Amino acid sequence: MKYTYMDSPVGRLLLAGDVDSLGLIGFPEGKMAIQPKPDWIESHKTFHEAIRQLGAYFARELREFDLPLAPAGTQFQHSVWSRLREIPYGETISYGELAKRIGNPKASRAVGMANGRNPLPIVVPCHRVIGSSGKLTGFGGGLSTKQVLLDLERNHTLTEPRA
Amino acid sequence: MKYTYMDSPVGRLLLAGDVDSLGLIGFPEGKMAIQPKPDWIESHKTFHEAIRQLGAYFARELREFDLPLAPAGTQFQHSVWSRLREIPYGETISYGELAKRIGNPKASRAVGMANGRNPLPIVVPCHRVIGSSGKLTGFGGGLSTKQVLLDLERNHTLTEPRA
DNA sequence: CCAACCATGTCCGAAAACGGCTAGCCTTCG
DNA sequence: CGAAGGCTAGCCGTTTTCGGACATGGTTGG
Repeated sequence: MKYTYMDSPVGRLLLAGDVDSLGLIGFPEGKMAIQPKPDWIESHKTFHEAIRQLGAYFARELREFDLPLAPAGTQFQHSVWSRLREIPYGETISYGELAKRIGNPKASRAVGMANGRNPLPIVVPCHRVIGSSGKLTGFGGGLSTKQVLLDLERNHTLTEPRA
Repeated sequence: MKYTYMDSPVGRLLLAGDVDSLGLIGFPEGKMAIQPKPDWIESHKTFHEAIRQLGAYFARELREFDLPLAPAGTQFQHSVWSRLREIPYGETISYGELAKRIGNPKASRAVGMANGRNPLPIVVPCHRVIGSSGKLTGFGGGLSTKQVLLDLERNHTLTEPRA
């Protein structure tokens, strides 16, 4: 398991993964801080491409990530995360709607939980899911971060609606 | 066989032994009450030094006993009691861990039994052994007594950590 | 010699608690 | 009226907790 750090508008990010696929993006600061395990080894260049794309995303020059991902989770979680990636840039849906899309309409709450366990925030856009009432309800890196990401994408859409 | 009594924070104690070595410490009150046999003879001054050290222990002025001991038991029991005395003041280990230390990893339960037969509680610190889950499981003088002893030692450690 | 004690520890399955929810119902306030 | 906010009762996968069933080894009593 290799890891490195990168800076971003939403604070320092921890990237980690095996071989050539990304397995974890974490917020090392704040309440739900995630730290690298002692046996992980630092390797900046392994994540060169990931860092490039994340940088471009924050610079509003990239709307869809194209990276090898390897998140670890249960079958249910994988189905959720998989559908997550199909939510278009700048759009938001509710937990209930996402539950419908995975063919389990009543599992909105379980979807929320799976969302919370998303190991790859930002790249797997769990921030695009909000409460059915339109309220932001939770985010690993803090609600403010979630808001920043949504604003980022919303403004982008307004600024260059046809890209 | 000579004997005498002394008072302590955990109730009256019965001390008994041969010649000049301590062979038994008992709690004459409570559930598992131990009484002197009819043919024993009372002798206070025989246990002068033992009483002094026990008093110092309860006063938190002594952490390790230095007394001639003569507990009676099987070979296995002796090996257990011997290891017991190597547990540092203020520390606790599990029955399983103690079993490992005597080179018989799977004999945790037998260790518990040997522990229960310890003729010299307090001086041979059987109270420093607890369940692997961290729960206090048993003590001849009552669980509350075991708790008092552990608190005594724990507080001592906190108060004068470098003695 | 055998069987029955225990101041244990580990494992496994069942049950309950826990969330990044939500639709329905009621109250309140404009 | 109508809309917004509060409260409640279901709903679902995951995690944690709890309880009971073994395995285990020395001692004791027949």
